[in-house]
Amino acid sequence: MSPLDDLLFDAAPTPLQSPELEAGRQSRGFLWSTMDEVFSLLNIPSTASIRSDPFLFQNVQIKAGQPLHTIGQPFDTLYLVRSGFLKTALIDDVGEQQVLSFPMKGDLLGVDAIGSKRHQSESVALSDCEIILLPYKKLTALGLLHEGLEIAMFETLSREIARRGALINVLGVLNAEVRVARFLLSMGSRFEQMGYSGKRFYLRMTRRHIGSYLGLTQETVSRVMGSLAKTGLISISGKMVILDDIDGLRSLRSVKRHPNVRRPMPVQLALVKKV
Amino acid sequence: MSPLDDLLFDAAPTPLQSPELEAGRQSRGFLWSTMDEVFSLLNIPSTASIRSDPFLFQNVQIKAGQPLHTIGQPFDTLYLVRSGFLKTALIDDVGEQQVLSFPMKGDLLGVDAIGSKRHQSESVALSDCEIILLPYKKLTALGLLHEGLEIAMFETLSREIARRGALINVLGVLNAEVRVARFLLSMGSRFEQMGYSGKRFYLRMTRRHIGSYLGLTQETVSRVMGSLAKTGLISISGKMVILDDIDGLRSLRSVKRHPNVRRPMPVQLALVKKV
DNA sequence: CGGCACGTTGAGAAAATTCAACTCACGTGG
DNA sequence: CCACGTGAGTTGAATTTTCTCAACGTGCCG
Repeated sequence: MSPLDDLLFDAAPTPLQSPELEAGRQSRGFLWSTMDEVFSLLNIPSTASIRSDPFLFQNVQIKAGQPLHTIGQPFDTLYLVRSGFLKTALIDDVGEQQVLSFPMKGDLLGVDAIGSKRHQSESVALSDCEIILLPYKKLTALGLLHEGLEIAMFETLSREIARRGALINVLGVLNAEVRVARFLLSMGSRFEQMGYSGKRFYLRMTRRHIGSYLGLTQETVSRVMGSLAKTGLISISGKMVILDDIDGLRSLRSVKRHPNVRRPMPVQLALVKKV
Repeated sequence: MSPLDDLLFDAAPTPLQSPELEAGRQSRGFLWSTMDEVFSLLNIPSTASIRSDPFLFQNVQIKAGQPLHTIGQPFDTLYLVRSGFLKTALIDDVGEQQVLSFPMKGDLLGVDAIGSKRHQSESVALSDCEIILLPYKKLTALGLLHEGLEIAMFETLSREIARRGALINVLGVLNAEVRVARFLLSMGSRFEQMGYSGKRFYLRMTRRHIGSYLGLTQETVSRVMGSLAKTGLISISGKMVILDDIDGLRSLRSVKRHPNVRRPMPVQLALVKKV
């Protein structure tokens, strides 16, 4: 991990404004996050009552390569990324890995364990990370107090469902070239959303991780990235990627398969307005 | 759709016990469901206050082939399957379909729209269905009143996330034979959980639907099912399937690919017990 | 310096798709 | 009542895509 990368991508989050918060963050030798900071990371509109809430969430710091949780581990807390990059993956009985996501700042981890009370996946840091611990019991209790939090949790889980649906679609219908192109585009827009360049960025994950995420081998990922570079759509140098022709990447399509099926008409359901 | 299928799979749900509920279900020419019935379908332990809650959720009935909602449609209600079979799917710009799930009794539909307020997928009935409408606003309001409902919603969404993760894994690492075998096994256990036979069941969906769900063509699905039948693991006659050797199906594995990677040790995070 | 993970590239093999043909069941309309 | 069209399912043959296996270069870290 070069100093450049750290400069570009692992810079500490914006310093907190008020001195008492900063003090709060470091009490007892640990870092802490206020409700307000958590709400801000989760993109929930804050309120006065939130900003004045004295409750603090504990942070942990993990080094690159360290797991945050493993498969089968009992679940009792969710994790919110404050800084850094991770991967989440399923591991099957023969040790084969299926990467499910590459979480970064603001992403919530461990959500697939709420239903079963055991983690269904593992999360591993790809760089040094700061993680906010959100005890699940505490969160549901808070959800009953703050409608905003309850709704934001529903929305976060729903978006994760939609994201996985989109990934299923990628794995189900796209060929290798389009999978890689879509992956690079999505990484670009995520970096852009975090305030970095969406055209030129540093991939934290290996080709093998990308391949696992996209249902391809590392060799195929390497070959496709090479061919995208040869056609001028991107430039690559190891993990550094430049998207030279974003529209070109977007316009890539798998070769047409079967003829379209006729879609049935949508039907207006009989709705009763008032109960 | 033969009379046999209807007998086996589309039988009306258990009649409600109390006459006033039955009366309530049919008021104003529509069918209605009590809070208690909704809780029961969602597998939430009921309470006295739930059982006495007079609130009723409207039902709709849709015929086989009819869509319940389409992609892009504004979201304001979730759907709970009371009876029948459906498919949910993404449709891309060239009309290609990606089946995401085959919901049946007790399954919640439309959850991928909560985050974006627009439906990300479409749901289409594969048989005549009874669907309970759950207005989202109403649900979040109720969630603030009943902790059980809030938690059950989180758990339902979480399980859907985990289910999609498992499907991503199937699409990412398994070959066609294992995909089909896993699919049949999962259909079997779902039928079993609903009280039907888990060994002998009728598939409502076409080979093309299965192929779309598994990221395969209908021809490949057909060939694999044929070969599973030839090796004696299953028997098929059109959409009727008998799982003759469940352990045999379970033991199928994709051919090994790359050597295992060494896993890092899980690390005990430094936790502060008391805030 | 050596070991090792990462990345790339080539050649051959395997898996799944594509295209095509054919059957079957079903419903519609003449 | 039958002809017809349509969607579903199956099967075969050729093609394409991706994987597998292998070799090799690079950079990093102990």
